[in-house]
Amino acid sequence: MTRHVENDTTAAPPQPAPPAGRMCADDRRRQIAEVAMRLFSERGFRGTTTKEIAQAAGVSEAIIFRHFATKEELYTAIIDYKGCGGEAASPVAGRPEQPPFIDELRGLVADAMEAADDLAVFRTVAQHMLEHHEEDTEFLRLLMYIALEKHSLGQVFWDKNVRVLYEFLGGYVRRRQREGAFRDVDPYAAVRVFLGSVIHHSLVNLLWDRDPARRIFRVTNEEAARQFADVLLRGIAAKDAVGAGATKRPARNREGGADVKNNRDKNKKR
Amino acid sequence: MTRHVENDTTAAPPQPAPPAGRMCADDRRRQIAEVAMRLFSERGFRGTTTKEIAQAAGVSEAIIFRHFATKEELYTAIIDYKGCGGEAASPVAGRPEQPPFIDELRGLVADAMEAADDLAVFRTVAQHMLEHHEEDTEFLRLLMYIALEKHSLGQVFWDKNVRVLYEFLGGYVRRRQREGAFRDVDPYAAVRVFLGSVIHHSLVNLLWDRDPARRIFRVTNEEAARQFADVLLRGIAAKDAVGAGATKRPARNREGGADVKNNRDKNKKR
DNA sequence: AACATGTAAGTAAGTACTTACTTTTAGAGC
DNA sequence: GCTCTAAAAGTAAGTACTTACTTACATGTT
Repeated sequence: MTRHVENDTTAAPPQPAPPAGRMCADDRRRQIAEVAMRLFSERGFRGTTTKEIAQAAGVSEAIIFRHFATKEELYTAIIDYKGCGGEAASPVAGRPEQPPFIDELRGLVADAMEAADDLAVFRTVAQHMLEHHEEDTEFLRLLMYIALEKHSLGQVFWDKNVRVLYEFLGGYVRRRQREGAFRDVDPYAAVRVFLGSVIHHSLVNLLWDRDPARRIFRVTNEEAARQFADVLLRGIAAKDAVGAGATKRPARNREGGADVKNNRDKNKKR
Repeated sequence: MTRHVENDTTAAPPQPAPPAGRMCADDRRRQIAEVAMRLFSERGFRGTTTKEIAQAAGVSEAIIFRHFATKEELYTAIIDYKGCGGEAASPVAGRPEQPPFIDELRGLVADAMEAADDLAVFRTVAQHMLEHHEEDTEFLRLLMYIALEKHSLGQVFWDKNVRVLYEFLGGYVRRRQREGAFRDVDPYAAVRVFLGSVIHHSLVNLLWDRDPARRIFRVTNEEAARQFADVLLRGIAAKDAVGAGATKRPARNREGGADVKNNRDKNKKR
């Protein structure tokens, strides 16, 4: 297997074709998928031509069709790889699919949940999501195209990721209601308010209020996460539990806080 | 009129062409714009062909280009007409542009704002927005395409509609903070939580959780509006003002309530 | 007759995808 | 080391079809 130094292919749309040498099939397949992902996320499925993809990848059009039978298959492989995995249709060969985002989250907030540190739970989730969106803006854009174009894997993504996140957080809210910490609101209403804030925030910053200098609500991810969690928790807190923090262990919120920190560091690495 | 059997190409979506007779230019222009809007919102700018538009409008392709110089001009005219108005470029001839959504809202909540009936203010805004989104799903979809495709009028829409809505609600929050009714949070954080809930709710129902039977958070617009407003208001209420309703006039919420009612009736008509 | 509304049949430049062919490279046998 | 070779990686130049947009001409109403 000839492992090849990947030439830096991240620039303006049509790109002057880098001096790509020969690659082994797996590398080339992955490179095409990455380049295509960038273009698809920028201009949508229909707006991206196979010729453009070939140019951007520095190869001829024919080799795209050597690696992917159709443009649609290339598209689907990318989506599939990025967490809509339908198990079948191995995406970027060999690669065992990304670690599911939801599992990362579960791990991050497990301690805080056990400790019933509500603020840490929601802050951590919010911040982790915001950072994930910022790290992978391409995929966020792609997701919107997928939804608009009604690609069949859109439904899979929803069910495998967002729906389970709703159930995960909704379950926590329900538990805390049983424990008397939260008042009696529809748990999914609470989750919608929370995820609505977070996702809307990312989407606005990505799609509408793009210029950071002109932004109407200009905050760091950390600050935004704190505010969203704070408003939500006060909004659903039981009357007797006034503070926004945990009712049971107001001082010991180190676990949740540490998780947020870890997450921050992890952010730097990419 | 020689009706011709069009060779079967595109199949289902483009519609079997209605028996449109002769029209005066203005009517035709408007009809084309409406049909095109439907198709653009469904498949995006690049995904919609002028041939499809012509078929769906029941005319030949050439007359589209008699009324609109280019496909892009047709697209822009539609967007412009739907509230991104840049004054110039008369959209659908003669027609004086839709009444700005934000002004409708201002009128609807004016009384409730004066009465400082917070719940009525936010409930009315939420419900009116949710209903507007439901009535005009085509435009919501189109907006997402506009944002993704980075159409220049997207910025105009943001500034003329969403931005002013943020400022409008943010201003109200600030005022209520001064009055001691709301605690000291960033007003735009509060608005983001609120509009995030509302817009995310519409977007989810439109794009992701489309099947009403499977929906994860299944409520009427009225109920959703109530819940979002409720969580937000408790979330930002000052400590001493415990209840979610107005601090000053807890009983007299008739004004805001009446507005919500009127709005509801309007919903039924579609 | 005049003029606006309409059309059938183009055109040139794409579009996804193929074909027929050349180059590179791993690795066996010497 | 060296050649030889089979398979894989690559390409140039197509194919059949679609695209936005045009042209030359027809029809209906005043």
